Amino acid sequence: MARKPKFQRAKGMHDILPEEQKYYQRIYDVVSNIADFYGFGKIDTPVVEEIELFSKGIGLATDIVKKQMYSLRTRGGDLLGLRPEWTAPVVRAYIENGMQNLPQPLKLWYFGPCYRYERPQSGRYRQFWQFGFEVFGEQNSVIDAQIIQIFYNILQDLKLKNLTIEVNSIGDNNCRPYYKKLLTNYFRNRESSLCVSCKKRLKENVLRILDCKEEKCQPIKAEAPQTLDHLCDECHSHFKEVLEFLDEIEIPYSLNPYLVRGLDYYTKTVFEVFAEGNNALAGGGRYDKLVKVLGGKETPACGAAAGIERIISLMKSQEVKFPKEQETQIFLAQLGSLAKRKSLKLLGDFRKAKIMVAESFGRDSLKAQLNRADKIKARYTLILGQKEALENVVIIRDMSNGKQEIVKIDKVIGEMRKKLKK
RNA sequence: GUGGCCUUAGUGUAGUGGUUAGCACAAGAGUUUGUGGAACUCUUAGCGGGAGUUCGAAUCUCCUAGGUCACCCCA
Repeated sequence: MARKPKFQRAKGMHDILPEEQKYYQRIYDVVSNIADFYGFGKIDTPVVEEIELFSKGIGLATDIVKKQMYSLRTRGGDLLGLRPEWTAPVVRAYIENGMQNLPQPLKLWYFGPCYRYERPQSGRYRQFWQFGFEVFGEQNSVIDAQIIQIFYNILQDLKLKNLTIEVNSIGDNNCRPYYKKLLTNYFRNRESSLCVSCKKRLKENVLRILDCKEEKCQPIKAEAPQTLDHLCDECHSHFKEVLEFLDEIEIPYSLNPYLVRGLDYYTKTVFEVFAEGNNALAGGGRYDKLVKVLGGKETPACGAAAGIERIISLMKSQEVKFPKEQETQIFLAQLGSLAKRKSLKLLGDFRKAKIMVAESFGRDSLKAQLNRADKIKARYTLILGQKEALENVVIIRDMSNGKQEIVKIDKVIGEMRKKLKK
């Protein structure tokens, strides 16, 4: 019957089909390995949080909060939002679970979906997966470098090529207000030459003018005071140390004085990782004020997140190879009802012996079953027909040359184990 | 939020006012009865949805929903 799909996926959402799962799994494996090595503990938080957590944490003026958040009111009247990113929820969990009282620095990592209501385009979905790392309670610059190193290592382990890392420092509460004032003055004097959106930015978030791509803004940007020239002593030496660490661990980076990032909570170090294309694969930085802003005690912190779909699309375009899961090498074919019963048992025995065996019990013709065995590229097919079932034997067919031998049914597991070792 | 392009079986496509809507791959069944990879046969399966123009719409118009790309923003 022809049936049109009544439902389709919601805009910007995608199914992750079996073919696609291996990419998520691969990334998960690499990320969790590195997390273990560096002593990060995994955390999951609910996909919904009080909406205020995000407006406070990410910043009221940001696009993410202003227009990209999925929000809902519960029957009880609570105003909740689907997480658009992980940092604020992780900070909330850090505070709420009293993790300040654990040995610091406290290191957490995560892997899961986020939601933003945006027009979908290349590398952008409304539900997208992120993994990330956050370190709490350590203000030393070595952490900033280590976070960058971790992301670089992960992407390298995934065999991605042409990675570039851009870093910058946007100062802290000591020097940023002054710098912002300086910048505002500078741009205000040249307001008439700025593009439309930059005129808006001038009022709302001056820093963002710096990463405007509009051509007419470029010459003005080029002359603008740079954040690096106006850092306070502390921020300056912190950033210098970060760069020294990066040199030491031989991470290729470039300074991007225009890198400011769209979330309000960053202080000092910010960085983004790129490969091909304009979309950042990962981004992050230090956020020394956020824990306090969200109600905890003053706690320095640093972290970053990466977009999993973007990584996957790069893995595909760079044709990255990765270890495949073990393919099933044995197929079990059966013929007749007695044989089918014995096959079911035999299959279970193979499972207990931890040997992968495929079957197609729904098919009754031997031909169709062998066809199936061929499709999955089985090395051996075990044939259990009516005659064999009565005699308690099994035919082992070598699929590469068609040679067959007969073994006792209770010897077949041992026999196959031997054969697979060859 | 703005703009461009796109939408025909599961997938990839042909078809520009009248066709039984064609092809390829995939899937399923079979080609004399218990043996795969080839070939052949058959089967399943489609004009995203709605309205309009017209004697007649996959084809023209509008709306809508998705996809895609760019801006914006971000992972």
